[in-house]
Amino acid sequence: MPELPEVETVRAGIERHVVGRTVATAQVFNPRAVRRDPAGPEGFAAAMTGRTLLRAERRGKYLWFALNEDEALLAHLGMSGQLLVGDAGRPLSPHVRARFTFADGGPDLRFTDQRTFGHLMLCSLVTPGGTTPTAAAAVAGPRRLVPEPIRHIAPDPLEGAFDPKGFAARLARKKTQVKRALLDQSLISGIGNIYADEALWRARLHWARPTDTLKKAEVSRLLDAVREVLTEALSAGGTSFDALYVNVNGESGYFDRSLNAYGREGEPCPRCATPIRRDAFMNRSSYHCPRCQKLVWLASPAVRSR
DNA sequence: CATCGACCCTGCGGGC
DNA sequence: TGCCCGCAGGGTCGAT
Repeated sequence: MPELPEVETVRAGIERHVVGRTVATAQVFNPRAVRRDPAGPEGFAAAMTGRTLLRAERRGKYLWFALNEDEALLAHLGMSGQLLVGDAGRPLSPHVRARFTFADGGPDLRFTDQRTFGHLMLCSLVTPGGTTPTAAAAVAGPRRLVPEPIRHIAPDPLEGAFDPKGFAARLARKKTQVKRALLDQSLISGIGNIYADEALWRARLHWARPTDTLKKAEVSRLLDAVREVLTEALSAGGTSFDALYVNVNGESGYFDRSLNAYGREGEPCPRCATPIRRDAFMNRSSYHCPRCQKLVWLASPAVRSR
């Protein structure tokens, strides 16, 4: 299930194998793959023909390839999407939703997606909106352009534009549980169910902890944990549970061997040996250690007086 | 405006 | 054996 580390692995693969090449033909085999593109399958294919992919960029779980100064090919892998580069003559597997061949006659690029939650679209590049520029962002220099459909997606914790103080301030104003907040891509992007559980385990926080009760030290512990989990997964090549996720060349990741909580119901917590517990959460699962990640906190005077 | 649940989709595996 | 159902899950949209 591609989260930030997996998507970054794909981005790096595209940068290496596809950037600088010019599209000779574009084919769409399943219209759902371009459902968010107003031009439709035929319009999308026609508009992609002759385009050169200039850069491979990423924010959170989104990828995009600049085509010029104000247009890009945007990609989201959803749950099962893959971007595969390989010999143009190899047979089409059943889940190939779109395919690009290149003018140099070299390897082609295929978007495969069993569960069809992913999509591709051609869109414009705009200055990111939604948030007031902070002093920290101003120091970071001119803001880079982002695809218009993902203006609302927050910077991810591994990019320079991410503002930890702003994140903490917004978190404190929310009336929700900390895991919901971690999965809110307009607050912080790139985190999915797996790395949310892993980061919470590392920070020793319960998934249901109300965000407005988190102390400053807990928020910074959580952010440190998020960065560590994502960085370690990235260096391992991303997580993979089955053949659904493979990198740009079809190579599986292997970080699942180092997961501490996710998917380990009943197994001993690596810290204290208490069996990991699975809770139902948002029509899915949440895994935590009932001993290391207790749902208790000391109320601040302000909270107590309410 | 903020929050939350339904829904989209397919394949797999458990239970009967 | 075969069917049904639950589960996996990111993002969008509509309801509250």
